[in-house]
Amino acid sequence: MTLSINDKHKDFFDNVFDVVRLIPEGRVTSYGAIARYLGSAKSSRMVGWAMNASHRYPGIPAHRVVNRQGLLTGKANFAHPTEMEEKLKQESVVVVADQIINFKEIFWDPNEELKID
DNA sequence: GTCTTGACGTTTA
DNA sequence: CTAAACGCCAAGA
Repeated sequence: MTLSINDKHKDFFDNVFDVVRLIPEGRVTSYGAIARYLGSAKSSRMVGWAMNASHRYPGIPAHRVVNRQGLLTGKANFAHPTEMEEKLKQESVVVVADQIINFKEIFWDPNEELKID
């Protein structure tokens, strides 16, 4: 097998990608929320690392994932530093100085929206 | 093999 | 209020 990125990880990373893909337009979530939903509440760092790898995959709105403060901490990791902010603005997300103003309003928590009942 | 760094978050001082 | 340490785990040097 000459696979490079697709066979190394496929548990945590793949789960992260799956959740991120489910984030509705105009909504955002946090690394910690995703980590918690996956059962690893303290592995929020890995979510961020997974997002870094997510650039190799299509259809993953990494711009909808921010930190707990609603701050666009990962904008520098995008192809263009302004890409994250611009994409959010296109979805009616109010961003000022890399900070989502209405973060609390548009926050999408997988633990609430995707809860298993 | 070890050590450092990191798209984070919580706790403690 | 701010600052620092810890936990967690993967990747790069």
